[in-house]
Amino acid sequence: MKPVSIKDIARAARVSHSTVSRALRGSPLVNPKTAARIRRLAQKIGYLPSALGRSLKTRRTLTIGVVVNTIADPVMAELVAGIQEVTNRAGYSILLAESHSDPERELRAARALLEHRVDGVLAAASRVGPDYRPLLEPLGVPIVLINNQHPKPYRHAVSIDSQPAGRAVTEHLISLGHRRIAYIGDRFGYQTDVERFTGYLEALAAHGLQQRPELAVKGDGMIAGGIEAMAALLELRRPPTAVFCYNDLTAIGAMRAIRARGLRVPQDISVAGFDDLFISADTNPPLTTVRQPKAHMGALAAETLLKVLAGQECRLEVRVPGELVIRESTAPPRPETAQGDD
Amino acid sequence: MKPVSIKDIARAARVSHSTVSRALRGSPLVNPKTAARIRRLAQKIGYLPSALGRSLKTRRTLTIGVVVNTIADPVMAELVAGIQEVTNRAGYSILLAESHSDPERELRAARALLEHRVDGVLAAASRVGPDYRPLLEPLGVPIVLINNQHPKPYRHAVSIDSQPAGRAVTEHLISLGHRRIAYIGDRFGYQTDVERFTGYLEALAAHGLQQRPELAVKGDGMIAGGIEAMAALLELRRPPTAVFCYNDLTAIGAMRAIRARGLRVPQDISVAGFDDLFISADTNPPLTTVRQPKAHMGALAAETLLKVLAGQECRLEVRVPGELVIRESTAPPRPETAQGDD
DNA sequence: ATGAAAGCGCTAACAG
DNA sequence: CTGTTAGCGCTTTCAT
Repeated sequence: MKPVSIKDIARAARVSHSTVSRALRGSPLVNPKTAARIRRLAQKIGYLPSALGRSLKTRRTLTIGVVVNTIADPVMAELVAGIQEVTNRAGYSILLAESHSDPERELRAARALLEHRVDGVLAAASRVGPDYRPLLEPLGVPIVLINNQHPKPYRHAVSIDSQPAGRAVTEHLISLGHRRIAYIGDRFGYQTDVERFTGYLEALAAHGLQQRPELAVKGDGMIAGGIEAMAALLELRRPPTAVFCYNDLTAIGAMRAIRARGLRVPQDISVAGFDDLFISADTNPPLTTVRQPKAHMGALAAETLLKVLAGQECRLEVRVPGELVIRESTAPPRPETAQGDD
Repeated sequence: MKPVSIKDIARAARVSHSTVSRALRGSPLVNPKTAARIRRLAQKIGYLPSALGRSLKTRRTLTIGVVVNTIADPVMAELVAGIQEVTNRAGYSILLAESHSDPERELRAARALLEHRVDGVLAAASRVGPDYRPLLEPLGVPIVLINNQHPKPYRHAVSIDSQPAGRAVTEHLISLGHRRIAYIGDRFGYQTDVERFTGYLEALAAHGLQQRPELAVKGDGMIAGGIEAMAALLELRRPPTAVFCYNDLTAIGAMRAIRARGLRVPQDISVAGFDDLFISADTNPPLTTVRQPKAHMGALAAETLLKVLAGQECRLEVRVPGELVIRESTAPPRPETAQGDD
C-alpha cells in the first residue's frame, strides 16, 4: 500500500506539487483560496506528510535519541518522562534505546539511533562515554550526558552530585552510632557508584573510622543484586550494623535479605539507599535515602540539548544536589553489636 | 555539517555509488577485493548509512511506534522493556510516545509516529482505540493493542484477563469474611478498569452481597489518586473493611491514606491491588494483588506485530490470565466492624 | 501566485 | 562484476 503523497494531492487539486507543499505548510506565497482547497483535499484524503522525505531535504528529523540502561529501572523511566515532557512540547519525537549496561549493546544502539539521523542524543548512565565520539563527530550530532561515567570529552552533562550525598548518608549512619558500615555498590563501575563510594570513604575517614575492605561489596543496581550482596555480608563473621546501598533497588533487595535471615530493619541492621523512588516512602520500613530529582534532571538535559540544537550556548556541566531523606530504615545500632569495634 | 554519503565513498574509491551500496550491504555482485577496499574506506571515514535515504526507497523504516500512558508508570515501563527485548533483536528501533491519558494528546502522538513512517504501532492502555483507524488505514500500518479500551475494529490485541482476576480478588476478600468491600477505580474509564469492576460486581452478586454505590469511587491510577479516593471512603459513616484497588499504585496510595488516619492494614482495613509491581512484595505490608506478566505481554504484542509485518497470520486476540497473589495486606475483618452488615 | 527542476541518500532495474 | 539511471517524498531556488 502506497501512502498518498504530495503529488497525489497535486494531481487531484490540479496544481503543482510545490504549491501543495507550500499550501500545507502555510506559506504566504499561495492564494488563500487554493490553499484552503488543497488543505481540505489533503484532510479528506487522509494525507500525512512523510518525515522521511522532509528530513532528507531539511537535514533535521525532529527526533532525538535516548539511551538508557533499561527502561524497567524506575530511575530511568522517570528520567525519560522528564525528557519527553520537554522534547514533546518542542515537537520532537524520541527514539528509545537500551544498553543493558553492556558497552557493546550501547554502541550498537547508538549506531542505530544515528543511522536514523537523530538530531541529538541523550545518554543516561553510559558506560562508554568517550566512545560515542567517533560516532557522533562525523555527523555533528550533539550529546548531553546524564550521570555519565566520564564527561571528559563532552561539553554538556547533567549529573546528580553523588559524592557529598554519599558522604551525608554515611555521616547520618555514623551519627546514629554505627561503626561497622558496609557499602553495596554496583558492579558495572558507573561514575555515580564511584562517587557515592568516595563519599562513603570520606565520611569514614573524617570520623576516624577505618574502612574494612570486606564491607565493600557489589550488587547489580537491581533488587536481585542487593539480595545477593547483602546475603554475602550476613555471612561475615562480624556483619555490619548498617549498610549504605548504591541505589534504592539495591537497598530493597538488602532489606529482603536481612528479613530472610530473620533479622529486622532497622533494629538489627540499618539500611540506606539512594534515588528516592516513587515507592521508597512505602517500603517496609520506609527507606532512608537521597532524593534525586530524576524527572527534573531529564528535563534539564533535554532543555540543554534543545538549546544546543538551536545554536545557543549554555552551561556546560550541571550538577544537581541530592537531598538526604531520613525515614525509618535507619536507627542506632543495638548496644551489644556496636561495642567492641574501632 | 554534511555527513558523508555513499557518493563520497564512491568518489574516494573511484567506483560508482551503486557499487558502494552493494559492497556495504554484502551483495555477492561485487568483486571481493573492491568490496573489502570500500568497506575499509567507509570504516575509516566514519560512514554511517542514512536510514532516511534507505527507508524512502524501501518503504520500511525498521521502526515501530509505541504509545503508552506515561513511561513513569512502572507497568508501562516493564511493558516497554518487554517490547524492546524482542523488537531490538529483530533490528527494529522504537519511537516512544506518551498520551498522558489524554485522547487528544494520544492522537497527536500517533500522528507524529506515522509521519515518521513507523512500520507498525503498539498502543497500550489506549483511550482512543477506534480513532486510530483513519490514521492507520491510509498508510496500511498495522497496530497491536495492549490492554485496550475497545479492541473492536482491530485484529490484534493482547490483554490481561481482568474480569476473572478481579472476581478472584473480591472473592478472596469475601472468603476472609468481608462484607463491606469498596472498589477504587480509575477515572479515565480504561477497559481494564471496567473489567476489574465487573469482576468485583460478579463476586458480590455470587455471594449475595449488595453492591453499595458509595463504595465505588475513582482514583487516577497513581498514588495520589489512591490517597484521595481512600480518604473519601474513610469519611463515610460506615467505611469499608476491605478495598480492592484498580492497580497497585492506587493501593499504595490507599494504604498511605489509611495509615494517615491512624488505622492499620490489614488489621483495620484490608487492601488489595492489581499488577504486582516489582515493588509490591516490599510494601508495608506486602500487597495482596494480581500478577500481571507485563514484560511478557509486551514481548507477546511485539512478536505479534513482527509476524504481521512479516506477512504471517497469527492469533487475533490473546488474553493472558492474571494470578492472585495473596500477601499480607489482606486479613479477616475485625469482629465488631464485620457485624451488623448484610 | 504558481510551476519546473534540482537534489537530499539510498536502492534497484537495466545495460553493459 | 560494474556503471547508468530513475525514483522514493519532500523543500527550495529560480523562472515566469
